[in-house]
Amino acid sequence: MAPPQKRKSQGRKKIEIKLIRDENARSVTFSKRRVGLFKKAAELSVLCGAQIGLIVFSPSGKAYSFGHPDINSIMGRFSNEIPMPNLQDPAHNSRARAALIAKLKEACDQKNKELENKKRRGKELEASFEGSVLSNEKLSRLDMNELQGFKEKLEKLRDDVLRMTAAIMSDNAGPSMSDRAGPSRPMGVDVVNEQLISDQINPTNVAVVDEPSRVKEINLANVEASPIPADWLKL
Amino acid sequence: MAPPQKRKSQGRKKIEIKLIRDENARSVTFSKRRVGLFKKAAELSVLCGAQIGLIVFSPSGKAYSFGHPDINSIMGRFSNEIPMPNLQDPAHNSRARAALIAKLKEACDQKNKELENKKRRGKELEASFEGSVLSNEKLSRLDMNELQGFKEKLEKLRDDVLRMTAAIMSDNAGPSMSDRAGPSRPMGVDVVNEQLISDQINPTNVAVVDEPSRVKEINLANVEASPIPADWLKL
DNA sequence: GGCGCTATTTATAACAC
DNA sequence: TGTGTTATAAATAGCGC
Repeated sequence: MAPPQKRKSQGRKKIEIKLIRDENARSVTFSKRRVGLFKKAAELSVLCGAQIGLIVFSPSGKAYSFGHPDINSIMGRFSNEIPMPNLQDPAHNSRARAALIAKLKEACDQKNKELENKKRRGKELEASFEGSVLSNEKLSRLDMNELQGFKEKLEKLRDDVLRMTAAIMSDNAGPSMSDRAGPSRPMGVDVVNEQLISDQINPTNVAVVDEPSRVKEINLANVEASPIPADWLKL
Repeated sequence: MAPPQKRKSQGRKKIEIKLIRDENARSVTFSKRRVGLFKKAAELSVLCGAQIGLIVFSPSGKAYSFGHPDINSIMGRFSNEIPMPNLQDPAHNSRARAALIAKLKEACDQKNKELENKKRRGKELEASFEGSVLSNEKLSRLDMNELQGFKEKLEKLRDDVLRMTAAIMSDNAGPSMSDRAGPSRPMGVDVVNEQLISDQINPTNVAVVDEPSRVKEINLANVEASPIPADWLKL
């Protein structure tokens, strides 16, 4: 028997989720976990076709971001989430509306591009379908997937529109989407959801807007009743 | 020897990172991985004191977010380059806006219904496709047409929204032909974008806001045709 | 849509380059 | 900070309730 060779490492050990004191170890962990986090985000977006925006600032100030389809559109979409009613700020109403509308157009434009691409691809598919004999089960199924995704894209567009519409409506009802000035805290709105994580965290109740606006069937009632705290959008 | 008891599950299996076809499995995976992702994000922010912003839109349109210290500051810090079109802050014509919105809502509602039907039919098609051997050329082509029409419907929706948006825009940007008054002109605003939806409208030169932010062709011809209860929006 | 269970697959803490 | 290795902690796919 060969002598038990020395372990090169003790392997992974359990750690507490709290700020890592050792600065060096901290940056190492940051690097590794950052990669892992982005990977997870990417996987989720692919597996479920979800739109994701992720921004990470390293302790040293460097910024990393991930976005699907792209970070900006995600952020734009996020900012467009329905502002909850019960916020007063008539002064910003118009400007807010303008901002909202600008974003709406932006979103539409982008969706339009995506649609254009899909359309093209769809035609190509159709064409190749016309001109070839490879219309066997396999290919057909493939087309179905393409189209399914396409359909989902479109449904997303619809949802976006509904969302935006709702936003305009609630804007109409009172609130405003203030300008995107700084990370300042707006006015004395209820800070119900002032979710902070500070230095120790309880993953269970952390900054997780869990049941955000869901405007289906363009039911305006839902918009009003949406559980979003709204202050997180700095109105 | 006891007989090998039945495994309650085969345990985890490796999966490819690609859109999960089965809608049900997809949403299950989404839920699980979403939680995992947020947890990882929270851990990273705590372990390394990093600022993190994470936004996830579920395939069904729900939004979830996580932020440390808070999503707003992260976004604010990150999006200092996203310019906002600067529009004036005029008095707005709420009545006109209400009309537009009502119209918009109406359109969305209808489109929504149509889409719902399409969706249902799409599923039926998919189902029969899965379960039968008739996945032949004909059927595939049918799907294509279905979706093509579907897409056009949506593009129309989009255009409608653009139109409406433009209307609101001009309302916003200028002389909000105050309510039912007369051809009054609040201030010396550019009359180019003059437009109104209230009592009478001139479809030809209306709501053409084509500079501030490339709004395609606008035709408000049918915008004002809506009666709207005017109070369902509590203006 | 969430919760629990189990068998595996992944992610990684600790170390070394 | 990026890489690579090892042993172990976590996450999670497939299923059931």
